[in-house]
Amino acid sequence: MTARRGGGPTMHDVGKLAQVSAMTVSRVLKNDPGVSEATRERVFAAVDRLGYRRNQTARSLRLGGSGMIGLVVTNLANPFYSRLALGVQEVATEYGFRMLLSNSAEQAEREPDLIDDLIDHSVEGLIVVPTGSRQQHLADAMRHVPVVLAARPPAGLDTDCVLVEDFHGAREATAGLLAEGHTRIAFLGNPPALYTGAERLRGFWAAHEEAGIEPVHDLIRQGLVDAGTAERATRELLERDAQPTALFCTNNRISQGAIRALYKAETTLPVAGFDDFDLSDVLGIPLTVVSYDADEIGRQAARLLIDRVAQRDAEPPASRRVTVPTRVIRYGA
Amino acid sequence: MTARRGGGPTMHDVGKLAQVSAMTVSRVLKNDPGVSEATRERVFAAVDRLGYRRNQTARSLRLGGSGMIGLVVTNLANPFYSRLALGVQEVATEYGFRMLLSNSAEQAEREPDLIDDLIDHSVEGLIVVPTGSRQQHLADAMRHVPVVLAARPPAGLDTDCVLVEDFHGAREATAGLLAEGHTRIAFLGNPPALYTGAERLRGFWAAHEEAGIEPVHDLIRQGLVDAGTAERATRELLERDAQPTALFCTNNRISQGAIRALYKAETTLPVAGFDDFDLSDVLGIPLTVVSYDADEIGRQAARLLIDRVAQRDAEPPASRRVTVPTRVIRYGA
DNA sequence: CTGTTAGCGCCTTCAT
DNA sequence: ATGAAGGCGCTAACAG
Repeated sequence: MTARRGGGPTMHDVGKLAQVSAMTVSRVLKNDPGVSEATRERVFAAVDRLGYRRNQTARSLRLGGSGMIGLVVTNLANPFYSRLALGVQEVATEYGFRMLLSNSAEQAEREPDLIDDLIDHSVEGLIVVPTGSRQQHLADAMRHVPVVLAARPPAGLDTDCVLVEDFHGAREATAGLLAEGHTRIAFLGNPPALYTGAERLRGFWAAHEEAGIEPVHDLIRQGLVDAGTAERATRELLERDAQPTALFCTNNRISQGAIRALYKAETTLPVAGFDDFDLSDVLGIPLTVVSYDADEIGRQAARLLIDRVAQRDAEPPASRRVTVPTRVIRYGA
Repeated sequence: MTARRGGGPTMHDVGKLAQVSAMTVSRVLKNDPGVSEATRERVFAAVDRLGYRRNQTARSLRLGGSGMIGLVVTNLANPFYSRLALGVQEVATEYGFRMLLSNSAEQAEREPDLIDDLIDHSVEGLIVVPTGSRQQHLADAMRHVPVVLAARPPAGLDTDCVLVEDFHGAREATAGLLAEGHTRIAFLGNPPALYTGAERLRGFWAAHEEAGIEPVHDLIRQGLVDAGTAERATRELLERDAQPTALFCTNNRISQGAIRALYKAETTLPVAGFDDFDLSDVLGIPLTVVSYDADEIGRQAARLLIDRVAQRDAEPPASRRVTVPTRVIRYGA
């Protein structure tokens, strides 16, 4: 009962049963070569018989590392983040780390607390998708453990990050709409203070310049934060005299809001948007998505982080920036 | 640099600066009443100045509990599980616990290892969505820590679980189709060995009986595991001479596969399915979903678990079963 | 090849 | 109101 609470067997117990010292048990469990085959077997037998398991908490204390890395995301319910988490966990497991997950629930002000909390639990490194534009708390965190950023670059911080080809993807998708002859494309964007928001707008803009077409300023909406705000913004655009002939959305939730507005208005307009999503292929509307492998962002971030954790005692490497490629996919009519 | 690695300040350091013993620092940080206001302030000042943070690993070792609970799910990429995780985390945070997340990536055989791993890391309790039908490893786990099951009931285990109204939801949705006059409804189900698969079939069946209509055996498909298998099964049904006139799907991925098959076949058939999903409201097909609050499953499971953790030293409570209600929603034509 | 010593950082117990 | 001693379970460093 309540085994791990003072109950469970210790190395000492195992040693007693196997007639060796706790130290030898430790060596056996660590695969230390300097142990005779005979004792080795006796120890394993004792371990089995007692159902002994090494206490990782004690190990962490002794060794100074917990074998855990922390991941901080804003919203696990968004498939982008859950896939990212899967990627992180895949690589973490591969290298013998566990993942401690924290969700800031879109509240930027909670992020510093969550990070402190993870550090208190002796995570050996952190992967963070920064919520706001201030990153002072990340600088603080870096005094304790390595930090790698995902999806957004460091601002005044010297560390690694993994980014998506935001600019390139937005430019390519926009160029597709322009090539079809659209000259009045609405831009439905997340807050411009976010790196992704700014970059994707830049790509939208660049595609226009390259096509020699002036973007229509009146059709640019920024600061959309979820499907609801995107739906309202879209509806508002559709009610104007000078309507757009196509829409560009900067993320999956915005695309979904826009599509919902079109559906309710019983209108069809070509839509292009960042992030692929479930059923994008069966909507039956002209839809272009900028797709990329969110798992891969997590995997790469975990690799960069674990590398830094492993090099902990060496000179920290120069900060690296990895980019995950995007691919434009066209669905529908 | 690398603070928490032998670097960071300890209680001793704080004590030295505040001119008290480490013990007094411990008392202050614990809000122990027996400390004078003067020293209290000096200690806090020292804490601030050094940026001291209590080492949770050492605490865990000393206190015998890690303040963490483990959650084991099969597939974080499925919104059902990510929402469940959010619910767990919400309640865990509320009670001062952290959540350690493990993903078995649909590989039932990995589940025991993941669970052992979590127990080795001194989680104080576990929430598990059991993958397979064997639960022996859960019985083993229960010898160490309390375990609460989510979405599936215990099989030969004496513990709490949180379930969805599987039977009721399936019956109600099926009854809706029958009321519309359908007599040839296909059943597209996940493996019958899973509790949800069996219950939802039972509901499907019960609705038929109540309507005095014989289910068409030829139209029952079970063992579908993802959108791909569901799509193939649906296509196969559509190619038969005796086609169904409506479809019932037992989960979100199966619904999506079925919808994809219908789309590609350029056919429309009324679809009813368990689990709501993004954009279900804009597909423009007659769609009924059995919706429920997946977050709530996580919240309830976390409450049951934390209750057991808190009562650890008392007689364990009789096993409880909580049910989360379903709601049938109709979309589309 | 194996054992002893010491201590990671904290907190419970007992003393002052 | 505060401190000293001891130990949670484990392992690095040093014997032998």
